[in-house]
Amino acid sequence: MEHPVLVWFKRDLRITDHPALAAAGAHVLPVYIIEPDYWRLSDTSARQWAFTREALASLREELAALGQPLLIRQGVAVTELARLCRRHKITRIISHEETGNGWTYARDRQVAAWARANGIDWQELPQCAVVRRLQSRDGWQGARNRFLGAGCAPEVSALAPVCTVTPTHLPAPRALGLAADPCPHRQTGCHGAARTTLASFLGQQVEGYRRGMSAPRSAERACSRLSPYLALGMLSVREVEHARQQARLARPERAAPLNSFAKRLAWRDHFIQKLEDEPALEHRCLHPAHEGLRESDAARLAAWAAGETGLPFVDACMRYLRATGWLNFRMRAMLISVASYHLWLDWRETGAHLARLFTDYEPGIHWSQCQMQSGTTGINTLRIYNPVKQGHDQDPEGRFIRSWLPELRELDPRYLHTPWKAPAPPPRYPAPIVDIEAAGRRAREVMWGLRKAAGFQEDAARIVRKHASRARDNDRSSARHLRATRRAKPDPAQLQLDL
DNA sequence: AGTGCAGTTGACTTT
DNA sequence: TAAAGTCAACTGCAC
Repeated sequence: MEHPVLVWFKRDLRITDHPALAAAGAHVLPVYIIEPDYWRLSDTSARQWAFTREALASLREELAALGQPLLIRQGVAVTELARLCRRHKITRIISHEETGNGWTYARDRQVAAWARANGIDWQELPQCAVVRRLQSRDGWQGARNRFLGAGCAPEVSALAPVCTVTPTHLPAPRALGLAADPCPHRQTGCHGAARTTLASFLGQQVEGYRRGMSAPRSAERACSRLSPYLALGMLSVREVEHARQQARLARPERAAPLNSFAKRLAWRDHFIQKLEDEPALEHRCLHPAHEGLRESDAARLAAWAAGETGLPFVDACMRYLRATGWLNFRMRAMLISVASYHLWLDWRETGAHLARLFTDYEPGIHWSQCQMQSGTTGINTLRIYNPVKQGHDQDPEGRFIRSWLPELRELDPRYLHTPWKAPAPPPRYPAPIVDIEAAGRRAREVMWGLRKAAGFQEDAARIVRKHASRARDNDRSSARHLRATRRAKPDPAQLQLDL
């Protein structure tokens, strides 16, 4: 019998539009390795594993239906791969190109070294538009369009049985040493749910997309809610994009919100590309002048992380996130902004906390966003959110606050956003741990002062060349950086979005 | 009906 | 995907 090809599943837990599976032929040994060391990292959590576990059970069924169930192993990737290759006389492994955190990057290099030394052909295929070893951001958008336009990977309709698999019980979070992490409203990690979520979003739901995405209450239903499925590769960006194009053809009157969604899908790849190009993004400030700026403050960090800052809208968002594993984009930005500017905390600490709370943790997007919303990229204009103003704008009647902060339910509605101003402040709710106005002013002074320091703009210009989108000009501040380096007014069409 | 003025609104700039 | 500041135009109102 022909030697099987090992398809190593990582964050591509699906059978549709799966380049590795499509390239492997009929004799496939599909493998997933549960790596306990990964689940001990500071950016992973029980809720992520619980979601992944559901996805694995679901993938196992889908592969079984094709003829060869998923083989699930637990241990160190290189050890388990070596063992499987020996046992099944495998000389070829295919997987997707993963842009993960520093740990998975190091693990992949270890696997690559082992494969080279042992005559194993390990091939990694892209599953999204992120380009490995990208030379320049120029032309990136065109490359993305070509990737999406190429069509989905051919459907795999049957696999030859390679070995029998006794469906083993997938470890509970505790068995992997994960701390208890209750998340009662977490999304479900099965492929049925992924497909239902996609179909319902691209239907009538999308009509409320732009109107409803900003406020946390409406966002829950207005946003696509595809993020956890995309993060684990239960859906590919390409199949989502194709489904979107179909939806647009079928209902041209929905073109506007569907196009708006397409932009956000593109941002996904754009941000992940940043981490692919600069893995240090996870650990170091993109602009070096911000290193060592923020301070460690255990009490502030704990209050922020628990949703007990005394700022109602901030606390409501944090508690909602803890309970659901998800929060809309704008409110994520506000949580980071308050942590980084008003509380003056380091994005690495707050970012790890948020990463653990997100069921949809996607390292490239997450760390890019943490740095952007903390002002440490040096190339984006500062966005210092005022949490009280955001509360008034996004939750004018305080319904979101009230539903997530039971301590404030009895409070006079006029004071829901500023309980410290109430004649009788609520007894079980903390006083604000910072003076928003004074802290915001201080943060603005420090951050803008830094930008005027010698050498800052030169570093910023270098970062723009490496990382900035060439999509279109939308940001005067980064336009200024470009102008400064080119000494000429640039063609507006060639400038970049500040993403 | 015209004038002066405080307060508001919106566009644009600065941080 | 920000917010505050600035300035000019505009509005409502008293006289």
